[in-house]
Amino acid sequence: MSLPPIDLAVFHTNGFVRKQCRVTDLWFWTTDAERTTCGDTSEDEYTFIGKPLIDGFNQRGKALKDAMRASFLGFFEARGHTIIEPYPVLARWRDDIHLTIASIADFQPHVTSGEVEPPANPLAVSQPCIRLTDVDAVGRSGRHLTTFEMMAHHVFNRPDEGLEIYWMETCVEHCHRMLTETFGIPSSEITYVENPWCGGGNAGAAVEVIVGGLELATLVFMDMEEHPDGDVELKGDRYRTMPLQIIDTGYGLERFCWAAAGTPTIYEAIYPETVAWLKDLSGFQEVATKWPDLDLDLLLGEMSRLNGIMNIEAGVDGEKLVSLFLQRLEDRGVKVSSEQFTAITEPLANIYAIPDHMHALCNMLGDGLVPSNAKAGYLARMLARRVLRMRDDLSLSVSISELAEHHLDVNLGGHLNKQHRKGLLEILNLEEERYAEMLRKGVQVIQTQLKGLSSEVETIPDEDLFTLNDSHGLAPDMVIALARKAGWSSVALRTGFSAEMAERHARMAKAAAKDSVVGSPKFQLGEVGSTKLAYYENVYARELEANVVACREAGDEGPSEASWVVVLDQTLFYPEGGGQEGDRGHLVSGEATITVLDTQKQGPFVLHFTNAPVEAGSSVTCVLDWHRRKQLMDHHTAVHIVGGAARRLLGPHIFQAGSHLSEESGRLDITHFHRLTREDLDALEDMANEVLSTVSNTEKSELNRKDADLIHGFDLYQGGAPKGDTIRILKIAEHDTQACGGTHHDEPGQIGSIRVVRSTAVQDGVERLHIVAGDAAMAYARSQDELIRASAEVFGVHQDDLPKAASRFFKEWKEQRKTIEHLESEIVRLRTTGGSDASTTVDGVRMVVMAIDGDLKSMTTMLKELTLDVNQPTVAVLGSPDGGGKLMIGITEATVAAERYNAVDLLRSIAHHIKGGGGGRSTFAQGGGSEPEGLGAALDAARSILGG
RNA sequence: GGGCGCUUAGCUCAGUUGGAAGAGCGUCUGGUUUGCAACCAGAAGGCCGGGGGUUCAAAUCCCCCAGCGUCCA
Repeated sequence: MSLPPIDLAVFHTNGFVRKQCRVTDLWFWTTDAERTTCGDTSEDEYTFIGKPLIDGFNQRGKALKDAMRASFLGFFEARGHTIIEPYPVLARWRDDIHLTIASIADFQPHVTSGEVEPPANPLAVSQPCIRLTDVDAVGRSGRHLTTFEMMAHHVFNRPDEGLEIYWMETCVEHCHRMLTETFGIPSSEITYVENPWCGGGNAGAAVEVIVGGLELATLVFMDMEEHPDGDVELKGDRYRTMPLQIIDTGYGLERFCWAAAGTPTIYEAIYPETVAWLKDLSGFQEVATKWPDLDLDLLLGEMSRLNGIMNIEAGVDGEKLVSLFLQRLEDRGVKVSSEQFTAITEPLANIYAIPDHMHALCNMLGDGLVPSNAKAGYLARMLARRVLRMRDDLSLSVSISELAEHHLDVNLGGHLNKQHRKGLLEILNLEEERYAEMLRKGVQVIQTQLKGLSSEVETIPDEDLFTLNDSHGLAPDMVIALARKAGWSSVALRTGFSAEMAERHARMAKAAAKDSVVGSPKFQLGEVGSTKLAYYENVYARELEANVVACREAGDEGPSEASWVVVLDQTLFYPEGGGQEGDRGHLVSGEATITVLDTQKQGPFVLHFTNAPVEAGSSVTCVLDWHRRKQLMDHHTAVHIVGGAARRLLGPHIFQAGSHLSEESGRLDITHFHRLTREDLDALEDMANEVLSTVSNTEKSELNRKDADLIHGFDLYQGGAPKGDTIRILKIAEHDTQACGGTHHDEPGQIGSIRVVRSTAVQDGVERLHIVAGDAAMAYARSQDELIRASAEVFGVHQDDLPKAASRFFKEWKEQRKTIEHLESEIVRLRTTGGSDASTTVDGVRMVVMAIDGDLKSMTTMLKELTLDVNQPTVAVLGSPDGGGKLMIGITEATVAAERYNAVDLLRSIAHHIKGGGGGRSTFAQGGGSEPEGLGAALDAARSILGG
């Protein structure tokens, strides 16, 4: 079955009637008896352009957004909603998405699954979001944005527990009253469209709120989850009702602003100063006055109305769209040529897109993101490069950091969440340098790639364009521009190529998604309760009595030496997790001692992988491998301390990108935009060791997730998004606070000392710190000393003289190698010029057949000497027992010798004597074999063929 | 996370079907010039990223690893 009609009292009391749209077939509610479309179709133009539908907002830009947001939040606060602070645009609490794409993303997956309490209920928020899926349409469609604020009111109902705050009726009533009373929108301009929503495994009824042809909001009533036995079917999947019933709304702040401003595009409503500034900088007015006959205002006005009904999405073919636009404009009495249209809309699209992209970029970097060539960092780089390209297309003489400064001051009120202004500008300057570098290399790459192509060609082969784009970052239109400059003056981009490339990328992405389906086998342990994690109570306990709950064969799980798995009612063994390796040790039962080879966590159990079984129900003593545990704790706590130092010394963008703690060393990956120098590492090391001596205690606590977020923010989740409602927190004074389930020292001083050994690059934007602490630091220092001692001994010098000695020896070694080469060539010269007994002359051609001792290199040098002189035509055959036997034949080029003899044929006819083959040019052939004993026979054969 | 490309002299990069490691710039020496970001002659400077394989022979072909770059999730 499908969903029932959404038939609410609020519709009837306000004079709405239910109709079916003749274009989309969707059911909708309207007060307009004449209306036959739902409002959001290809026949519904924007009605608010030049005639604002929302009264009382005369501001523009940031002030307009601020006022609009305050009105929205105020409305819901007055109706019992708690206003919460927006979340970061980087979704650090989630591992499935990089960016916050909707307000509901704040509460996924923990709150929406029912595992974690919402921060307030009901609540209202204005959540900055970033969506990059439509990035190509930004600036062109008049309405698309990569970054926007989703204003929302959320309700989390649990009807099975008697918690029902409100549902459809109240929700729609709130919405309607706000639109009509707070914003003064006439009822006749509003349509409510019934359009069920599904996504991410959930679904529910939904109402789209259309005002003046623009979708201003969506109200989703999410009360179903995907299930094969569900009795509701939506878009091919089956759903059933779930216990948690959520109201998920989304009101587009920028669209409200647009409807209040009535500007030709949304960009003029929210970024007016920037649009004006860029128009000025780019000399846009000059373009406009180029054709005095053209009524620019009329054109732009008609265009923005058309934008409302033309479906401009990513991937739409550019040329087709232009011709369609021209046709529609002509229908409306606006005569414009394709050339004029492009000359006006292209720069305008860039002028509109730049502030949008800068807004997304500032928000992302402001949250501490570091640009990179992978993951979330790549998204920032992509935006930065788009801005730089648009800037170049517009011939603007501003740097991206100047654009950022303008944006920060004008559109963000100077506010960044985490990153400092200086850090933001430095990052962007680096990105601009990288971009310039890419372009510089691009010129070279294009020349190499197109070398075989005639300068007359009109198109570049598709494959070359794909390669240049995918491997070298050169977009097709850039390639064309650069190729024209480089001499291929008549090349142009083939019609439809860009669309084809997008299609090809989509296919590749689809294929990749198909391959990444994985499943891992899991233990079946049945219902045996859970393991109490006694190591949290006292991290220094080394022994503990416990009862054996279960004991099974290990099968394929765990280390290969482990044959059994033991589950205890409580344990001291820390299971592998959070980058920290599992504990090891022994289980003692009476006389018997078995070895714990590894420990892992599975659900509520700790699995002890052992070399022998123990009887279920018996009691055992856990005996920890204490040295290992101490070392793991040293490294783990040290990693937190070094991470905190990095954040304080290098900046707020430092975030943990991964870590690994073993007995021997610790490894910490941090996000940073520069390679680290030894001086940086020394500073980290100094600060880390200072913490050891100045901070007496670490604070460990457990917090409810909701409170943890509230008190500490999202920097807590350095180690990734934790699961569950309860979060363990480790706080090292004011130095570092993180959610971490590892084992840590109570007193930092117990670590002894910390060394940051070196740093390596993991990927662009991620730096790996190698750390040793405690006894491992001592062991490391000793091994370093030993390296130096042993090396000094080899040279026979004092340790202090080691660098000097090494460089001297290396220099001498190179010099001597050179000398040997010279001497060798001297020997060759002597042997070949002395009128050797190995040479005879046949009809004016000198025949040299010689056996020598030497490698390939000296043979070739010798051959070169022999056959260089055109006044002495020579056929030279050299043989050496080197390797499996080598033969080499040279013939003086451009002489009678070369006319009469072929080196390759000659070689082939004698090479079989050493069981080999060979080849080369007709005047120079070389070969080898596997039987050096046959060398004499081969040379004899050569003599007889040559008649020498 | 996936695809693709790159790694050769101090720097920027060529290197064709596997067969003698190259160019330009820079450096050094000598010459020339009132002078040089000029010209002429010459020289030095290379584990062709690392490891394995195929082959008589690998900078070149195949596999693995690393780093860099790039496009897409």
